[in-house]
Amino acid sequence: MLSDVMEDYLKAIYSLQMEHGPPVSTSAIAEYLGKTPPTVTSMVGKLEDRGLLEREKYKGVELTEEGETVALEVLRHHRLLEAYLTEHLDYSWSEVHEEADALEHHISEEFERRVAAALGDPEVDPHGDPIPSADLTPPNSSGLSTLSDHTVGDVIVVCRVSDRDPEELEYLSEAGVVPGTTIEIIDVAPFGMVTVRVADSEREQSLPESVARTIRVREPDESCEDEGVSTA
Amino acid sequence: MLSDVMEDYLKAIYSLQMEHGPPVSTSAIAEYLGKTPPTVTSMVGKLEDRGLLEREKYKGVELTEEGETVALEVLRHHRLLEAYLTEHLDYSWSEVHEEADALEHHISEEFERRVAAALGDPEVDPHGDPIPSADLTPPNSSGLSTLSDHTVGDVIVVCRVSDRDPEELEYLSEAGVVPGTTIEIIDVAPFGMVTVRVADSEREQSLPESVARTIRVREPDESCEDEGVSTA
DNA sequence: TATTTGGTTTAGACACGTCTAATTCAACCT
DNA sequence: AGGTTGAATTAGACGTGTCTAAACCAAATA
Repeated sequence: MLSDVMEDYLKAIYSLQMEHGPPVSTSAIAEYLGKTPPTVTSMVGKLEDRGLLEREKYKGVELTEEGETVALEVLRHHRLLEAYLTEHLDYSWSEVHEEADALEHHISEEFERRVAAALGDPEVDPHGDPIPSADLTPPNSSGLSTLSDHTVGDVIVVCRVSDRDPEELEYLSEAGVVPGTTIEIIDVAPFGMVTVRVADSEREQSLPESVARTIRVREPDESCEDEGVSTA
Repeated sequence: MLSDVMEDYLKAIYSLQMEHGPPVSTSAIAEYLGKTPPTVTSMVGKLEDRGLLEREKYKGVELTEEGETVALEVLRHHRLLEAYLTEHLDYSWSEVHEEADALEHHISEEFERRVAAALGDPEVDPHGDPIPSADLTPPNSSGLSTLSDHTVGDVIVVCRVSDRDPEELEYLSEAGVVPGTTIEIIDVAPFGMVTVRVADSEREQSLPESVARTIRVREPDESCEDEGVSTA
């Protein structure tokens, strides 16, 4: 049986692998999880012993297929919970992450099935992140561009935002920058600061490059799987 | 911050206190939680240090007000979850206990509020157990009699069954002995074996004394708070 | 090539929750 | 009252996950 902590490591490594590809460094994991590097080295050793990842000393780490499957299972739990909480328990977009983090390790397979059924087997969570399917095959990491790939005058639709930082999420939520909204890029200042106009509202919002980089967008005529669950 | 484990001890002690009153012995706690007595002694020491219970060496243990409040908080979580799972996620009566045990330590206050709201602030869970109110004042341990207090010919209504043993629960569920059903006592055999007829169905069921003792009942004309959430 | 530097790992410690084996206590029974 | 007995506690150990401090490696620099 894997501990909650091990599951957290696998999830973290999976995310980091998605973002920057393998190998994933000790310090990156430490940073992501708020642990010290020696702690990570030690844990990574145990995960390697269990065949959940491969490690090259002083280089980094890469999940095995088995490790990836575990990560996807946890991720599925997490995103189903996020979707359920917004759909059925009236949570707002920016509140769900913490709750899902706490619950994701403790739900049964039965619970997972029933929640998925209650939601009609959704494909994305409220932030637009794809929900791994029940068979835990790796979701195709869609070729969506990011907001910072675009330039002044572009009109695009938000598909997906990062759920990592609650404050950032709160800010985007306020700003109306949520999956499904159409935005126009008004200005790109030095250091990548992007100013956008949100369709329908007259409002303009400026976003630092660090945020713009995490917002996935599409052309207005394309479609990304789905548009995320609606929310208050 | 209290650990999950500590919460489990407090919940266990609370239950044992309800059943047999204080003081609660080391071995009773050990038995209830499936731990060894030395483990319990050690944990009980820590709980005492935190002011959650009072201990008299070689005698036993009794929760302080603070300890009881914690226990009630966990119990509230547990029973709200049980109610929610049967009401909104289609769980059956006998399946909810384990799931609630796993989740009860990990839900936020916010989650508790929203679940309670979604259920309309119920007063009992699907087994008929009273749900502690949000202010965590001790629920009045109602003066319900048990099935084994009654005798042949008595016609009574089931209010509450124990949720401790999944098999027992499954059996009672099959038998139709659930909160709200009216039963008539047909026979009381030696060793307290009780045979009852379930109203509406022609079926007769025999229950060992150990089970009969845990079933709370009322006279048909009285009312106990509520009758538990309906279920499949 | 030698050195510096920054990230990684090893070494060693600690808190937690658990166990088994040994001891101690208290209550009961001659 | 003295001895027996069963429960409770102490003693000591272990696994897990974490830390700090020290040693180490490898990549970039001079």
